[in-house]
Amino acid sequence: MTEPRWLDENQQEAWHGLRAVIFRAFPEIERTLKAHDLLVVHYHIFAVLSDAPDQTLRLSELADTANMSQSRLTHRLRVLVERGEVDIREDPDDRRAKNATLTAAGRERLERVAPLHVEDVQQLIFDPLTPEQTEAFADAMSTIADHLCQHPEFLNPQSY
Amino acid sequence: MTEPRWLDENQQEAWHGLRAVIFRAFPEIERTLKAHDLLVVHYHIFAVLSDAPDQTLRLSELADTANMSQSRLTHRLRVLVERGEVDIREDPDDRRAKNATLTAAGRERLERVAPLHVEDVQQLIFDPLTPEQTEAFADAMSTIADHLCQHPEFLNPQSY
DNA sequence: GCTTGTTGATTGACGCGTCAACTATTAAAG
DNA sequence: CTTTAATAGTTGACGCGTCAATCAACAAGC
Repeated sequence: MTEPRWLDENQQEAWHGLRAVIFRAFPEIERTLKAHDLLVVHYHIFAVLSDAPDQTLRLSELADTANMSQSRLTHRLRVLVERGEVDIREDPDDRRAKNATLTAAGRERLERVAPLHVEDVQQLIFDPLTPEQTEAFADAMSTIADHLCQHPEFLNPQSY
Repeated sequence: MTEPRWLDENQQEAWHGLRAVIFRAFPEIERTLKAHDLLVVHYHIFAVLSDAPDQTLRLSELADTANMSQSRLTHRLRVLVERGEVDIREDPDDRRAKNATLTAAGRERLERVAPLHVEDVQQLIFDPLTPEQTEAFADAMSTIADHLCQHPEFLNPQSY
């Protein structure tokens, strides 16, 4: 067995910071949304649907775009459908598939919480950064994200 | 009410990428550890203790350093203590406090899984980045992390 | 030396996410 | 055609994390 690829100093610093963001900032963001009866997952569902043509997306694409597993999507979607904030219809072309649509009520809720949510993100993530740092940060993150999305099997480990 | 501070293009890119990392890379990292009967939380407990003088830390400091709430620490520590990988002793100076120590068995387990863990981190996070990107990434992340750690109440929302 | 408040840690209930198993539909192989 | 595999989505059990409530020990105010 070959020598492990230990993290160098920069990598350690980055990894350490990333863990702080994940374990400190993210839960804080969740709390704000929970106070308005939403999970982050719900918010992402809203946000993705709201950007989709006709506010509609096939469930599997929705799950992928919102970075969650299909079963997680099914579970979380239940509440939103019950509340009438998302509509689900079977696809006429492929009878295995279903399409989710953001309803007017869903859009209203999104617009109501979005300002609070972005304010959290600004305060917790971006406020301490200079514009140059933000740009470099965006560059690195999107590079990593692109790389991750080339391995969609991560989201549904069932398949590998 | 004033206009929300919407995310600009760079911020959106960064935030989008960050979500991908949190929802794709992190669960994948957890899977590797779970295959060895550890949660990421457990691993962090090990890692932090292993860097502490005498491999020992007061529980509240351990929780803070490892970015978790005290109750979460208590819950996760149970298994490690049962397995004899962490030792807990009452502090003689302050009888409210307790100290956690990494045992030989705990250190062994850490050394066994550490190579697998860092390989995951390298593949999922750092492999696609150039050294310059990594440096900028580290800079941004540590700035954010420093800022977050100035608000320790985030970890224990009980207190505010 | 009481009272009040704060700090350190634990507990149990509850809700969420993961995983494996499952049904149904479509596509590919032979 | 029939068989087999792959795709789309759902379900329920189980384990983890959050939160509020709790207890014990120390600190401060008077």
